[in-house]
Amino acid sequence: MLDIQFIRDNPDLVQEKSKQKNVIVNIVDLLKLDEKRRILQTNIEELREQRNKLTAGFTGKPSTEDIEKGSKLKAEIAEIEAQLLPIETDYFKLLKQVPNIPLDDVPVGETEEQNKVTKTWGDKKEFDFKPKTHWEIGESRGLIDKERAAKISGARFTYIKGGLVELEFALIQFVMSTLGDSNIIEQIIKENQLNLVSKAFIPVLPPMMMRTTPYTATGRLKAEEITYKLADDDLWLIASAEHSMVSMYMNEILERQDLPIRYIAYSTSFRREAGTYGKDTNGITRMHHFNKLEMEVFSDGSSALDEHLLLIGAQEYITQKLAIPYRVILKCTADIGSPNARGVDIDMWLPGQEVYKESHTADYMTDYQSRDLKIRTRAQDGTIELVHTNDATALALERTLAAIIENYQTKDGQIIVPECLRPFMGGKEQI
RNA sequence: GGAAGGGUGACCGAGUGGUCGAUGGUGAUAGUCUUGAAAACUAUUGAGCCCGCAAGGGUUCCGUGGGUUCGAAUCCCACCCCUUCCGCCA
Repeated sequence: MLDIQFIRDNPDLVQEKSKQKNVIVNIVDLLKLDEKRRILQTNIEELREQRNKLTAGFTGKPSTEDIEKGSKLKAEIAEIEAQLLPIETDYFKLLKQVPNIPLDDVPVGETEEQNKVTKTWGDKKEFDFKPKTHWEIGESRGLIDKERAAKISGARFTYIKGGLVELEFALIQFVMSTLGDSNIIEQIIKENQLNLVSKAFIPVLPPMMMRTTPYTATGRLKAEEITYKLADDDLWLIASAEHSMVSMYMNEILERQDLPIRYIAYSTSFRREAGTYGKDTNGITRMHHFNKLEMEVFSDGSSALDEHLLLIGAQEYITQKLAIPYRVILKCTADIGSPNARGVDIDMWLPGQEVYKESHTADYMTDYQSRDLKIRTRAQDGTIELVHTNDATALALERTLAAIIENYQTKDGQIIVPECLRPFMGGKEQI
């Protein structure tokens, strides 16, 4: 959530920026509730002070007169507390709806149409035959079986088989070894002219279910459209490793010398995909669960924007090693998430479909998530500050498989293994 | 899932109704002493919120949420987590 003090000081700005993000929230109402809340809170605290002073002197059973005084105070406190409760409920509900403020370079826009392509990389391969889609190749060669998956699980599920599985495991190892190498991190930092330490990413296998309280605090729980809930437990299936990664340090104070903390997490992501009927029904680019390598960084505010750019640099490095053409997109105010201050997508080129398809996202949240999660850091002078959080896709594995199939296909339906993956596949050159 | 024990500050650990936000120790920081270091000694050392320009004052927090009471770390209820044993299991 946003800092209430900041909202009090900049109500018009916050109202305007919320509108730019297509978020309907009434800042005037919020500030009225805030004022009511503070008046009642002050009242309660004054009464409590009286009560504390009254009981502080007692060593045994107090006089009847004092007990009466205490009873009266107790009743008064209870009455005001009862008034405060619904106001606080409404207040927090509204406050949590207020989105993060986008950075100045985020384009203002109402739909994804206003996203800006900032870079295009790679030469699209010229095929001397008509390139096929990944599902034509995958289904004809028995590497993808959605029909049987539909019988068992319904739409948007698949069996992935054979060489594609080898390819997926090779991708995992390739990414882990790349991001785990501080020399490569240093190279990416230099190429992007960033002012950062060249610390390697630590691999993590995070929990894939989490409770309502931490999930809500991430600002990412969207029960209707995205998140699956377990019926008999207070548990949700994570829609991204980001969600159980960013909440990892909830309620903690991190030592400044330990920052930045960089993680590369592998997990399955589960998504209901409600409201996407008819979209991406072919192939394996929109399944109810998919596997993903996700970067998560905790840093101080001064270096957080550079960390965001590092994560994008890492995405590009990996995609370039795979030699898949892509474009980089700076998302507009309406298309970045509510907790985001900035968001960048990378779209990989799919020659079988002749489209760029979203494969990566990089999200910079400033201190918006950490305020709710209470993730702080102690500066050298002892003052406590909120950390800044960054997350970004390292690789969405099934979408990358689709891109490899379509970009590396041969006329007879074979798939050439990208060179950077061969060391992880026993030198195999095609599948 | 069943039985028993337990969750207190960065860490260890006292505290079973009344100045307890919490004894003591460790660690950390500063100082004294020392050529320097160690040791010893002294002091400081949790977080959130509210009021205030500030100085400062107040309030809340002892796993979480309720309750009893004039007063709760301490009593009651529910839940969560940890440990051990049994059961089940990869």
